[in-house]
Amino acid sequence: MKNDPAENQESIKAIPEPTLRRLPIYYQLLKSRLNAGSSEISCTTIADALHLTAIQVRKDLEITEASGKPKVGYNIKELIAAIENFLGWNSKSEAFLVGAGNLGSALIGYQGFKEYGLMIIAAFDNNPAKINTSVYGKRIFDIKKLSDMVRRMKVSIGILTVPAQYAQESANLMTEAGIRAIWNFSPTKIICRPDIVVQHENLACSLAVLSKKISEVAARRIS
Amino acid sequence: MKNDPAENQESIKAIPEPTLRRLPIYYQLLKSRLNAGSSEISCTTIADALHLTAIQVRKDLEITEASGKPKVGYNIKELIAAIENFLGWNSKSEAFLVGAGNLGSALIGYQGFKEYGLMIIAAFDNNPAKINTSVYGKRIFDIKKLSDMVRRMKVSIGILTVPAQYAQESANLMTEAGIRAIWNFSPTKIICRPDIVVQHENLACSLAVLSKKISEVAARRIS
DNA sequence: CCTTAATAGATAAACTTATATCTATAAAAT
DNA sequence: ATTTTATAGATATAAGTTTATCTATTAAGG
Repeated sequence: MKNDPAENQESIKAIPEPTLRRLPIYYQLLKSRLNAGSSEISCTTIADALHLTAIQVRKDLEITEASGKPKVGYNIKELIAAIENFLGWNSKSEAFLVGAGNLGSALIGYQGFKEYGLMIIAAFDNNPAKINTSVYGKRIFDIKKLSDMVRRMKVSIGILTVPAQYAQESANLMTEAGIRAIWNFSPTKIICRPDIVVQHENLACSLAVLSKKISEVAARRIS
Repeated sequence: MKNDPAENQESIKAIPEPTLRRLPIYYQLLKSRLNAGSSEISCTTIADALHLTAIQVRKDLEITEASGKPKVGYNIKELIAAIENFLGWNSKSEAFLVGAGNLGSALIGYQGFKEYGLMIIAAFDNNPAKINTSVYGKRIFDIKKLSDMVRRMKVSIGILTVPAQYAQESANLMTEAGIRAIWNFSPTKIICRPDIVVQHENLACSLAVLSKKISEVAARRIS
């Protein structure tokens, strides 16, 4: 059951997350090389630029089903298209954002997302001072309207940027309304039904890793 | 050399990153339970709240050297202090931020960091329209002044929130000035000397993971 | 036509992380 | 005071994932 290559129950061969996380890095490099006038690139070149090994790069790119030519490498445009296709970045996705605070507003204004096919089309908040105002051209609605609008506009992605104490209830509101995936930037874990995709983006967690790295390096300097 | 427990070269027994990333989650939960009036908490309770196993929670908390009592659990205040101490969050760290765009401004205004001992004391930009203005009470300086100020104020942490094409040169500027750790929010990888701590916080990478999860779930629904 | 260099595919090794088991301890209940 | 029970603490096992190695193949260049 383990080594059986014909596990046709899903045929989706779990993609390693580290690979997934490297793809956007390749993507960014490819775009920059394309702008610089290149048309082909080899694994070796990519690996050198990113301080990785050529083998790893090749294995990562393998899963996008992109095909390169021996002695030449990959066609950059094709490779970009393969990554976009693999990640689903070639089709547009619409998202609602809940919690129009500092971080929420920044995400609304962040131009980078549309490059990846993600469009934040509206925001929601419970603060009367913010309701019916606009941030970077996006209207902020009363959180009470979320449910209706999710249903009407069939939005399936929710971005959560509320304080910790409101995170779980906001997530519940979203999923009950029909949101299928939550990108959670609040500093707490949220628990959702198993069919809901939840991606945690907790700055405190990253800061913990950074803090520890710093103190380790500091300790090494002393010794 | 591998199984030798007496590898006294560093004695720092590498902390698993997943453990490190869970600590802030525990931390947040503990603070909320403390506010709710509790004074003790057991691994089982923590595990139930966060949908983890008690064994894993206990093992995670072990590395902070916190100590609990059988039949009762951990003293919440002590556990909070142990986590803070372990992560170095009980001492203040000062940071400079480079790139006062949307995301940069949001991070400047984000109140959460000071809870973890991180203080953004100034920001830098190359845009004349922004230089010498203030964001959430923090002055924005000319990027040309970065080097001097890092040296004078002995700031060792830099937060990088510039567009991809400026990321590497900004990082170079930082490290040459004496910055020891970079928290990189730009959508590209930066390459630094081995003694520099770099923590990548690439939203595109996270979005890739989210996108793939969504398409996998979508595929599962069809079948 | 032959050599070179790069990709493709398959297999093997290493590492990390998670889980389970066992013992000791301390508080609560009888 | 003794028994019970739940939890921490420590060690060992297992699982899973990632990375590396090896061989074959293909296209370009001399």
